[in-house]
Parts: sequence; C-alpha cells; structure tokens
Amino acid sequence: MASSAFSGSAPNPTGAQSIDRAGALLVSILDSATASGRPPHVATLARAHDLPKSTTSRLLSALERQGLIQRDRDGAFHPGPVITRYARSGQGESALATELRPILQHLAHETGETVNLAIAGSQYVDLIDQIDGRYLLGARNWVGTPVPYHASALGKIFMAFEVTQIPAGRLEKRTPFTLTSHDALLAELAKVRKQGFATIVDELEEGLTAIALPLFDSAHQVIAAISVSGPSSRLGDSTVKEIVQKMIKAIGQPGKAGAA
Amino acid sequence: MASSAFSGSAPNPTGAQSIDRAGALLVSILDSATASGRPPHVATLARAHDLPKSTTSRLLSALERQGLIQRDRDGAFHPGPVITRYARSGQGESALATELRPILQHLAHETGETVNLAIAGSQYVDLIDQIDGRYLLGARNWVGTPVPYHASALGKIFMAFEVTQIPAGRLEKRTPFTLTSHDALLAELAKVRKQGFATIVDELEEGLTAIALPLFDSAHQVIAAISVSGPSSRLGDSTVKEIVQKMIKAIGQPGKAGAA
DNA sequence: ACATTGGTTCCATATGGTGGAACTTCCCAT
DNA sequence: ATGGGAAGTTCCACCATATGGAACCAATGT
Repeated sequence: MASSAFSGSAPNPTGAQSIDRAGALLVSILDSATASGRPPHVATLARAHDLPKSTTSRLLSALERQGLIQRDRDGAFHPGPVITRYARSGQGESALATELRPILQHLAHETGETVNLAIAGSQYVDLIDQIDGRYLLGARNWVGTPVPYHASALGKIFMAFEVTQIPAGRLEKRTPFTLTSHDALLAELAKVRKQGFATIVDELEEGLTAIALPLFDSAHQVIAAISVSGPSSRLGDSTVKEIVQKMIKAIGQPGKAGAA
Repeated sequence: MASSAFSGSAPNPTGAQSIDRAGALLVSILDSATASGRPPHVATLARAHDLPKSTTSRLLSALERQGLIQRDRDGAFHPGPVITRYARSGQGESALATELRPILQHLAHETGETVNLAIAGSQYVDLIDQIDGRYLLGARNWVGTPVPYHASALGKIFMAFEVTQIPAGRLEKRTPFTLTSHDALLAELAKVRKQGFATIVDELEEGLTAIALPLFDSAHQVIAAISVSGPSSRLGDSTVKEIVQKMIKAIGQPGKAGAA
C-alpha cells in the first residue's frame, strides 16, 4: 500500500502495461517489507491491484524467476536475493550520499563550516558523508566514528522524530554540559520537534557547536539528518540562526528529490 | 554482468517474455550497482541483452515510472527510490538474519554455546543476530555492541577474506593477549585464510574463546560470518576442533541458499 | 558544418499477454 | 471421514498489446 508516491503522474502508459503491472506488484512487496508489514500473498496482491489471479500469479512467477522476489514456505512474497544483496552491499547509503552531496557542498560553501550527513545506526549515529568547510579549525573526518545519540545534534533529530528510541541505560557524560538525565533529554526533544532543528553546544566536546536538521523522503519519513558544526567561538546565537536559515533554504522544498 | 546465477534454468517462460526481459534489465542494473560498476546506459543494456534499442528504451521507461530505477543526469541507470529506501531500512540485514536463523539455532543446539551472526560494519563488526546456548555462563546479548576487528574471530574472518581493510591506526590492547602489532595480525590472517576459520582465545576478553567461519553467497563472496563463543575453560583445543567440524556441517554446502 | 553515437517516438503487424474456467491442493468445520 | 471454501497454477482461444524497424531528435566530437 501507499505505493511511494512516485508514479504520481502516469501520462504515458504506452506499450507497457504488463510491466507497469508487474512493477507495481514489486513495489508493493518492497514497500511492505520496508515498513515491516505482513508479507503479501498472491490473493492479497491480486485484490489490492484489482487484477485477475491468473494474471497476478503469472506476473509474480516471472519476477520470482529473475530473483527479484522470493516466497517463503507460506507462499508470502519477500524481496528476492538480487535485491537483498544490493541492500546488504551498503550501496543504498552511498546512493543517498551521492544524491545529497551537492546540497552538502553548497552548505559548506555558504557557511564555511563542516557539513555532515548521517543516518540512524543501531547503537550510534552513523556519519555517512562529510564536506569540510574553509576553516582549518574543525576539519576532521568524522565519517565512521560512532557518535552517541544523546550528545549530538544529529542524534537529537533522530530521537525527536522517532526514527530511534531514546537509549535505555545511562547517558554517558561526555562533557559537563552533556544532557545525562532522561527528563532533560525528553524536554530537549520536545523543543527540537517544535523548532524543527537541533543544536548541541559543548555537549559532545567542549568548544564544539553543531546544528542539525532532518531530511524527509517523498513519504514524509525522516531518512537522514544534516549537520553543520564548528567551534562554539564562531557559532554564537545569531550565527546559529543564520545557519539554520541557510540550511532550510539549501535542503529546499520537499519533493523534487530527483536523481542528479 | 554475471547476472547473479539465478535464472539458471529458464524452462517455463510461459506468457511473460516482456517481464522476463524487463526483470533481467533491472537485475543488471542492481548487480552493477552492487558491484560498484559503471552504471549502464540504454545502449549498453540493449547490447548486453541483445534487444532492439526501442524495446530497451520502452522497458526501462516503464521501470523508471515505477520508481524501481532512476537515471542520473548522464542518462545512466541506478536503483530507484523504492529500492534504495528498502536498502536503507536495514531490512536487508534482518532478511539475512531470518534466512540464517535455523542454522544458528541448530549450531547453538549442537554445541550448547552462544552463536552469533555478523556482517562487516564500517568501523566495527556488526553483530546482527544471536542465539544463546544452554549454558548460563556466556549468555549475554552482543547484538548492537561494537566489536573491534582485530580482537574478534568474526573480525579476523572479514579481514582475512578482504571484506574489510586492516585498520590503519593503533590496535587497541583489550587484554594482554590481544594482537597489537600489524605484523602479528598479518601472520594471523594468513593462517585464517589457510585453515578457513578464525579463533580468538582471551584476546577480546580474558576467559573468552570464539571460533568464526565465513559465509559465502551464490557469487562466492563473503557476506557474513558466524561465530560460536564461550568460556575458554570449556573450549579447549580438542573442543574447538569439534566445533569447527560442526560449524562446517551446519553451514553446509554452498548453493541452496533458498528461501525459508 | 558533417558524421557519429545515444535515445525516444511512431506505427503496422502478429506475437505474446490476458482472463475466464477448469483443475489441484490444502485447510477448516461439520 | 466428508464436504465446502479459499488459495494457487495451468490451459487455451481471442484480440489487445508488446514488438522492432525506421524515422526523428539531440549531443558530441572532428
């Protein structure tokens, strides 16, 4: 269901209905798997797409033959080996990085500070791309470094928008300013949701200030976050405000996530 | 190319040639992306699949319309938003875990020890599944805990089979037995390659012994590793040998990676 | 300016996709 | 056991729809 708002306009269904149908079925199966929904059966799909079961069965068999989908012993459909292999290769993330690199570069140029792209990892925030600014101070490569959720602007975004649960155990005190109580963290996250961006000032490392904003996909899900960070001495209140504005502008209107 | 050894037998192409063709194109694109090859163009694909360019163009447009593929500004094809979203959702890994769970369970039952499944993360080994054995000692959930490459049996597998580079910097000395010199590590990896499995004895934590084996996919790539671990007191030399045999047997012959 | 290579659109043709119905399992309820 | 029903696959005659050559555009390079 909710088939990814992509085929929005279908103005040229010229000479390809079988593939449109098969494609739509495949998309359903992937969406369902992405959202951890119940894996669909032939009958379910036939009903949802308003197709005769004979046709549905034939189309699905063809997809299965190519390894694009596979069925479990209950006959329910899952993404096939070709797709899970791609998923595991980690190229999905680098595809995201490639897609967004121009935005990061633009921001780095505009602000002069270090810009990072991150996704929500299982234990830590995963930095997947970084563009350095023009200042010497602050230019260190964070890609790959595990960054804790509660002590980073990026992490606050993921928690505030419920991409990740709030960590259960003790909150490590990285600096005297780190939020270490769950109550304080909860209040902070409410603020983040309200204002739409997150900041840390000296909470991860003394002297380091960062600002992060969420990135939504076409289905309005937060899929990643972007941060701008630099020395607290350079990023005072008014500079932070300016940077937030620049970030909003750079990230631009939703939709139009196009290739390039 | 090398299209994933799946469509091996094509004995029943009944009423679905257009989808077979479109599917094959999609598989090519995904394989190419998985292997970080050059993203193919219309002409490339037409040649490779021996199809007229008009047909190829039409099929690709249909796939693009569904969001299954997308083209960059050069007209080269990449996996589309539907697929990258799935890839990023992390379900690919849990699909792997689901697929292999029976093997882990079998091993846990056979050996009584804790069994783990891991993939190669960017900085650390990523544990993605665990089945506890029947002993009390050793049952602790490692899933999500960052485990260093040089001090774990799983990590040695990934380095030995060149899934991951050998870490550049200092090698953290977790215990007095941890391998901390690059030379010693290199020698160890040669041994691992030769014997086909890796072990650690007291190198990650004193009193902890672990044994790991690689898992290959249908294209003979190492995609994951399985480990059996427990207290060194229980896992002496001869027990380790037995366990290695059990693991080889459980992992079974390659191929037959089939669904559930 | 001209040739070459890559890509899309057009259109008449007949190939190949379609869907109702028949057939086969499997599962649940009686 | 027996029967009803739901899910899935196979069959086959019909004609809708995918096909591919050719024409048409657009870039790129010589």
